[in-house]
Amino acid sequence: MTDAPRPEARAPRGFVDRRARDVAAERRILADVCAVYERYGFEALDTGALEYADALGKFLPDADRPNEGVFALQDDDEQWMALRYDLTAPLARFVAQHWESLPKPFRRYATGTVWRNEKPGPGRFREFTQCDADTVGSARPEADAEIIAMAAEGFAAAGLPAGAYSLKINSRKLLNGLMTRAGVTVEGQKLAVLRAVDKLDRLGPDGVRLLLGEGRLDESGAFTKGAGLAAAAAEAVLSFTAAGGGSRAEVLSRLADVVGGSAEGDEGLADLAAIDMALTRMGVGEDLAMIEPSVVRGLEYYTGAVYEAELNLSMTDDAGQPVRFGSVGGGGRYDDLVARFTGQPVPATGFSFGVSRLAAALRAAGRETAARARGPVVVIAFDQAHMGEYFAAAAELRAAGIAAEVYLGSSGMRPQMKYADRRLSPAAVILGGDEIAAGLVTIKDLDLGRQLSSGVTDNAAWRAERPGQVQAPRAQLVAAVRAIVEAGA
RNA sequence: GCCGCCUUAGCUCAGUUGGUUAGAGCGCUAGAUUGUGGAUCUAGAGGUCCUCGGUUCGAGCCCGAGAGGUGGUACCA
Repeated sequence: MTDAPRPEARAPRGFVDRRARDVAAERRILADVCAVYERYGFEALDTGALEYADALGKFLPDADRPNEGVFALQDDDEQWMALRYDLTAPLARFVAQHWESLPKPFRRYATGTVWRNEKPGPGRFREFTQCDADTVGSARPEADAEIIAMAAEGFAAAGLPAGAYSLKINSRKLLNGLMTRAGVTVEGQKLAVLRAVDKLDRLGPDGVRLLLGEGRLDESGAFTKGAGLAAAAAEAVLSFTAAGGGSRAEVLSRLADVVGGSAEGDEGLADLAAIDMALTRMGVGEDLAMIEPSVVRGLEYYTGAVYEAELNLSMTDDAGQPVRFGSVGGGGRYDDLVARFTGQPVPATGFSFGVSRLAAALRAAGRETAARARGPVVVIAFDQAHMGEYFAAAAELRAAGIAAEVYLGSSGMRPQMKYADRRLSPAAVILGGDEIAAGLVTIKDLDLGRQLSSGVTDNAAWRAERPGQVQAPRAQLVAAVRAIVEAGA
């Protein structure tokens, strides 16, 4: 060894390691959600993890700093590339690139890892998995309704019980109509109003009122500058956000009183009415998908309907503190994204599942189906001279569809049993010299032993008893192991 | 980005007014038990006391700066 400083064994912040149990849970969610997407007639599309930065560029938070928000690197030819931060921007690029040859409307789904170079927080990572479905090339509100219905079905397929989640729908056009109504014309002020409206569920009407006016001082001591609206304008905004609750038709009727009459407001109302009709005919209930005027979503590219999925589960963390899960999915209509490449306006709408967050939510809610990852049957490496016997036994088990492995360490029998225990193995196969000479095999049922061990206090007795241990003719290895594995499954 | 708190073994943490070789519990590796998981006992491995600078005869401890972590907040395509 040299004197070079040893590296610290740690994952970069915001990146998590997942073990078998979590991997299995996420895979299952992905498979179930993708099956729903395919049933709705969406085709799979996979694109690379890197895109040229200019293909992502316009909607970065700050176009002057290409490394902010995304992980970027420079290629040999000095072009900037960046890891994708979502699956929508790559879709827009793909559609623009292959527009001539695609069936239109183009319906595609995609799953994959995305990366965001920002400060991680509770339930917020710099690398996570998304699962998207989008329809490109249809301006019909029914395209939005279909996406919403499919999202609702996707959550059910992932294992969320009815009532545990809801989809909240709004329209950017309504929000724009609201701006007209409240007399907000300056662009910066519009953004401030939208951000304030978006916080209704967390801060309540009073907190939003402060943000619409001068600003708000939060409990950490940080001050958020407000939108600077006059009192009357602020109340108009608040009456808009208060219009939620009840059936979709009821909310629409209330909203018509606030934003009806402005061109954009009327357009938004018509869109949402069409979505409501389609949802109703597809059997999506009022308690599952509702119109919620305070939903805003991101500020950059949405142009029409927006949707957000929220969890209604209440849960606590290890310390007993209530856990707040952010949205577990969302989407909306983005009619200008493809036009960046082609100059031609192409309407599009889509939804994205936050798979990692959904898996965490299911785990916290105790609804995880892949409760634990069982280990393989362990063939004990008893004697160097008989290694061939062990590999032959493992091969027989594998051929019969039973996960099996030969212990590959050099420890004695006791550590090997500990190893099998820790792997949650269903059984250990013991082929010592005695067994081989007698044409037998000893099989230890580890699940049964785990149960019996709780009643034993004396180690000598525990060892003498050899709980859960059976002998069988060597020729019946597979049948005997199968009986034990299936009993424990 | 802004505000607060924190940083000593793999984990959770002690560490006296600044004093010699920095500790505990858990975990890990093994032995007791020559072929058996739990419990018990025993032994062992494991440390740039976050980093740099300063004060001091002497710093894990005091001072300054920085880094990292964490919790809010901002932002969240």
